[in-house]
Amino acid sequence: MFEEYLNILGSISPLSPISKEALSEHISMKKVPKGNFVLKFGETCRHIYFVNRGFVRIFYYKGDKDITEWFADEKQFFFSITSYFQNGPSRLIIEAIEDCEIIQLSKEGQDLLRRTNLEISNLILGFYSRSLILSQKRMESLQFETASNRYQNLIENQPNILNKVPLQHIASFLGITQETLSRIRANL
Amino acid sequence: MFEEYLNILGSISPLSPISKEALSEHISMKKVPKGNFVLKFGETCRHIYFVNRGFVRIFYYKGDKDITEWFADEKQFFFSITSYFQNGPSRLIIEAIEDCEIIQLSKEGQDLLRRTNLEISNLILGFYSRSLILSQKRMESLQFETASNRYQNLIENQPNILNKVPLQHIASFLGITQETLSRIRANL
DNA sequence: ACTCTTTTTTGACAATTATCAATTGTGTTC
DNA sequence: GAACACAATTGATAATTGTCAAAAAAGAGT
Repeated sequence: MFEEYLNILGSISPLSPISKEALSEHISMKKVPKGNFVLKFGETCRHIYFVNRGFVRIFYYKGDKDITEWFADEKQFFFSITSYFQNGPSRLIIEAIEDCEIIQLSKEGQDLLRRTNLEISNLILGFYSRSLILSQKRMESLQFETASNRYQNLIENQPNILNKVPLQHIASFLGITQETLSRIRANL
Repeated sequence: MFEEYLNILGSISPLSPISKEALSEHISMKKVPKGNFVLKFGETCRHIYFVNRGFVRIFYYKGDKDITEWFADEKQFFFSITSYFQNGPSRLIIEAIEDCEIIQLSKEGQDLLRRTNLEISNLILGFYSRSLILSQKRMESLQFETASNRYQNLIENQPNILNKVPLQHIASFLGITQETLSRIRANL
């Protein structure tokens, strides 16, 4: 059922069939239609999510403005870091931009397994390492680069994103207003 | 020798005497006099560091400007995330602001131990979780809050920092110029 | 206390980006 | 294809912050 997914986990850190079996108990799939939420405002994030099919946007409200924090494309992992680790309500909202199939690995399951299973402990370790690097890179990009450079990097790395989300979401992801983005695009 | 340090590690995730013993093999201490570097530009970060005594500043050069990324006070951990995980040269520089005693846990040692020792795997897991939360909080603070708020939070949380580092380092840490910080301080 | 160096503040100006309002463009539905 | 809603652009202006230069303040060393 989750073979491909388990293989991707195994590519992060090696997993025996037994470990995969154990993990399976704590994996589930949910379909989220376009426009609906994978995680609502105020819910606690109790899973690490994976986009098996579709595309999601992670955002928060700052006053009445909606600020995009991240996009997750097919075959990518995502979660609300603060809510997940602190077991508190999430101010991040995760929205399905397209019809999605989300595979989720429960935190409860992880915590149970990692205490007794070395492979799984190392898997989660690998997963957190990757998240740390991503988090760091995003911060560096926000501090180092100009909005214009960030925009160009984005469309280089994810050219299809322009067809998936309106420019205002891209603007807030880049940390600028949509008007500024519009002017950047006009002067490229 | 490293009892206090090992106890702090144990408070992140429980460690048996055997695990502590195993870790000891890979722990060392170095004294770094004020003004010297814990990690130089271009060196690879092969340890997780801990300030046993003293105070360090982590910064990078952006053109000819020196931008502070983080301060680590006594009993805090720190490392150069990107260099550490990617085994590449660090563009972050770690400077001893005061005479320092740094306790360092080698990455090599960790990688060796975590493959066979569940407690140590879980220790590193706990350590990375904490780093992820810190990294996330820093990003949120840079995006959510005004420079003025960030300044006020900083002096609330670390009032002694004003006596330790010049305002220009605090300014770059807050993401503003020293002139702007000066004006913020004038209008408080 | 004086000199020298570094840090901090202040002022004038420039550059960047945000804000507000209006217009144009795009796509969807009946 | 007309009407509507939503998205994107453009223009004018305001606000914020950066830059450069100079002055004032603070520290270190003799």
